[in-house]
Amino acid sequence: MLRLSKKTDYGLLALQYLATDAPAGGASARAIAERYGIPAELLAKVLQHLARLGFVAAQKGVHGGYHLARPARTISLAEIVEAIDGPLAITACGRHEEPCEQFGACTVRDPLARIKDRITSVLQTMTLAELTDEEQTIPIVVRGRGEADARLEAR
Amino acid sequence: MLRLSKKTDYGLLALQYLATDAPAGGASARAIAERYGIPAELLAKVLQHLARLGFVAAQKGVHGGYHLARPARTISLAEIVEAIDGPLAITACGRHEEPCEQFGACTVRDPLARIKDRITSVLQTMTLAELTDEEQTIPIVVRGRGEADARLEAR
DNA sequence: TAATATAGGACTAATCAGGTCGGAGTTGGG
DNA sequence: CCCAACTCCGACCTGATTAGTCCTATATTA
Repeated sequence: MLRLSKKTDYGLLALQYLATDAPAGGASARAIAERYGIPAELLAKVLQHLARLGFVAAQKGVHGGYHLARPARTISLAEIVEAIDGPLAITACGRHEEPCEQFGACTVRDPLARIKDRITSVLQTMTLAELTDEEQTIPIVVRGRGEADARLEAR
Repeated sequence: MLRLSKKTDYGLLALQYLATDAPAGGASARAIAERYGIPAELLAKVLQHLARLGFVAAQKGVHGGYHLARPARTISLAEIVEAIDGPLAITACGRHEEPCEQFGACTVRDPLARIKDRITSVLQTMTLAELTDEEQTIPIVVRGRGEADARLEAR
């Protein structure tokens, strides 16, 4: 269904919280989890993973917790999604490796790759900082051919 | 991982084939499956589903098979994906139903909904007919703010 | 030293995609 | 007219992926 995993959802929530609402010293995984009503131990894992990859910095001990290790406006959603869910791909057959077995006859590979690129660029263009902004005035302009356009404009 | 299911892959292949390469009278599920080296019975199921939804028409019997029931240029990829994979949603919490339980505190819902809309519009803009076209000159123009843009342009 | 925090592995449970099986309808040859 | 081949049809099963839990180790502070 073209869905992000829940881990990614949780990761986005936590990062967005750390980027805006969190107290200066950061926040513990447990505190964030309680704030949003999500499983603490699962969020902890996600944050550990994000810490290993350099998105957040961890502080052990009694008043420890996590805080952002990079400015929110330098972190794209694509990075976050890839960090948690792995490299984002629309189709099962990854671009180069796994030559898709008998799919030498595959006639939709290239068009789908283009679709993937466009979706990727949507995610690359939005940063963690923008995730909170109310005023989202970014229009999407896509020029296509065929009758589907008319349907799109009619909405 | 933001992935389409294999069913959708198979469905796209089959529809694209029916739209362009198939003989006039249509083609059987088995024939298409052999053409692309995919499980015949699985593709059959996908085609059955597409038949119920009016994308293709089925003809039983000895020289039966499927043929497109609508012009290829009136079928958007979004329609196909939704038909097979279900309503496309980025997050687990569907827009209106399932108020996300304790996610009244969810601060990323609206931004993610916008992301979803953009991805949806990418899929809505491309039709089955365009899936085959070689000359794909559709540029994507997205204006954003913040430093992520610079990174994007640098590619 | 006791309490609290992250680190990280192993384990279980649930969900879903992928694949399979038998049945029902349609056509065409004998 | 009837049988056999071919096709669609719909329910079932299974295995992989995901979500979530548990336990232990390590570090830090009061």
